[in-house]
Amino acid sequence: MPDDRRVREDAAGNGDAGWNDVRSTDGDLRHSILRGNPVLAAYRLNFLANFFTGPLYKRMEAETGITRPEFIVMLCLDHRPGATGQDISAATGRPKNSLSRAIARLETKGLIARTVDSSDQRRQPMVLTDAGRETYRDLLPRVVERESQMLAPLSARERRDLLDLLGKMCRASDGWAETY
Amino acid sequence: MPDDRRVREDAAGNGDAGWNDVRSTDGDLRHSILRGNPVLAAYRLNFLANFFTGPLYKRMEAETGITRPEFIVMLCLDHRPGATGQDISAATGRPKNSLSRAIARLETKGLIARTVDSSDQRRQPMVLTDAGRETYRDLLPRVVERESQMLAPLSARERRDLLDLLGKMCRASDGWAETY
DNA sequence: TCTGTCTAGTTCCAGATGGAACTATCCTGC
DNA sequence: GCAGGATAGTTCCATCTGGAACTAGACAGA
Repeated sequence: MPDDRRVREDAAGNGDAGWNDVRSTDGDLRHSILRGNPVLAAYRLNFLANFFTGPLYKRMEAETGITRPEFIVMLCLDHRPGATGQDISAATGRPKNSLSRAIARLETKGLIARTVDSSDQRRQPMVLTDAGRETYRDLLPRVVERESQMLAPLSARERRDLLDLLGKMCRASDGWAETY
Repeated sequence: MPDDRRVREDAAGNGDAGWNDVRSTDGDLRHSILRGNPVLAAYRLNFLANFFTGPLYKRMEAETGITRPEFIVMLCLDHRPGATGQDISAATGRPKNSLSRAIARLETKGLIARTVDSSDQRRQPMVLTDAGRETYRDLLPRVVERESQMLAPLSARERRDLLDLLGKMCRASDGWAETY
């Protein structure tokens, strides 16, 4: 039973009650790796992000023509009208040239409006147009809906805890995100 | 103060003590969005995954020539010697053609050995070679190290809680990951 | 006010990506 | 044992990606 060689839940101080009785799905590599690998937190985090994000954006693009970087730009602009490409790049870690293309497409579609900052003509503050705001409002429910699918197994209390823990890690990200 | 329009921590039932006094970084879009957007859990999850994974694999590839999909294959094979491309694709959600290429590269590099399943000649069970195991053992510490940077702000107790919560969500992923 | 340096945004290009078509093998029912 | 359908893996190709070079504007110091 080669799988179990490396299960180190105990070594990681990880109780994780409930995993072990899923042993019936022993042939299932997915759950087996989720249960026992050397970087459990990182693996699970990436697993959730991938399985959440991948299908969501794939479907969004197929149905609405809005791509992932485009949606990210819209999210940022809804949150902070007048943000520049540079702001969004720094906030999200996406390279500025990818964003530049997404921004150009959004402008072509009439979903955002770009201006030139009169006090610094290099900067191009953007806002959502009315059409852009409407599109965003159409898109958002599907993302919210999917997030709640992902959170479904957690109680209200557990969701609060999760947000708290993730928040704590994000807040500290300045220390390790850039300087690696 | 356009930022604060959508801060709905309370609506989300999210206490998140400590965020609000970071208001000094008001100009910082990154933290501002992390604090208040309509899909807090999903956003934070993706934020961590991206900022964790991106730089890690970028550096790994630059320094060792091992790419992200290649590392994923090695992780799977270390966990379960004899896994096939199909197994890995199903477990990780990566498309099988990307994996096919990664597998071919790993074989060229002499890091894995492929056989043909005699009872089903379509299947190609793989194992890490000695060189592959050694490379994997060299690579792993850097990933573990980076994971602990990410987890640094959490106490031992909080890490256990986080693993538990993520585990719960992953375990339920069959319900929403594929069928979207 | 010129010069060197910095920054915002764009363009270029080599390489990666993933959907779809393809090949080879396996399995099921007739 | 053969036809139809499924499955593992590969190949093709249009598209995406992100590093690096580039353009244009800002700014500091001599």
